Amino acid sequence: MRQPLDPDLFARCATVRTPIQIGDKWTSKIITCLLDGPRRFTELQVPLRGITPKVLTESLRAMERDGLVTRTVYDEIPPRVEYELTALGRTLLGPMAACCAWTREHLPELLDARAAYGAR
Amino acid sequence: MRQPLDPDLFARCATVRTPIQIGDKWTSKIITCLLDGPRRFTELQVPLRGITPKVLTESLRAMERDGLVTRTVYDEIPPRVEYELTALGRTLLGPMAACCAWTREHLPELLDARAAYGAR
DNA sequence: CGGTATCCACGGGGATACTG
DNA sequence: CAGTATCCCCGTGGATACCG
Repeated sequence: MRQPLDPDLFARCATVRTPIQIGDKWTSKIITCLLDGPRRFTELQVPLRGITPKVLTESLRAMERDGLVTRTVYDEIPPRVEYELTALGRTLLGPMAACCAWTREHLPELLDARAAYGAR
Repeated sequence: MRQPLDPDLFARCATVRTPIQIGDKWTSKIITCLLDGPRRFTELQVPLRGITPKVLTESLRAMERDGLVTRTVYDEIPPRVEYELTALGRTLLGPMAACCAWTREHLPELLDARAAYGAR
């Protein structure tokens, strides 16, 4: 819950476009980051290697708008903002798991098909 | 198997961007069209209301490249080409069903969240 | 710390017209 | 019939810089 996010959390994720996509480019990774409890903006930036603040803000705002996360501002100095998964956000975990299972099981076939297609 | 595709096959599909996406904009619909057997190019265009030939070609080529469909050319006049789901293509039916189930179950909450967000 | 403000490159997707 | 060929628009996402 309170341990920092692994900077290499997504190091072993497939770089190729998987056929199943949850939300925008970053949505599923953000959800993964929030699994163990609320996280701060800069905390999220760590495993999301190189994401720019603008893009992270856009993704988080879209998720907030759709009711997937809540955004809580604590009136302190320095400022503190925490993002947390909602119940609705958690309902995406099932589809996400199904997506990962599909990828584990069938990505090799897809890559084989691509290689075969490219070899003509 | 051999009956024509319903022109209104997707009439009742949600127009809003659902959070879960299979392939590109048309992939899941094309897969649905191919469920009962091979279909021809112009046959696919009917339920895919208004899709331009260029875009349909792009989607089908991408699916062929990824091993989701086969493209069979019959050397006749007039030309005949048939697209058919592969075994790999059929493996996406599970995730697609999960996606539809999620939408049926949770889309109202998402729309409520959007409405509430918009009302501030 | 948690963002905005600009600017920009790229790719998906659509409109229209033409062809083997 | 089953596409190509062009042209174009727009949204996503990245780079960079600045701010309360």
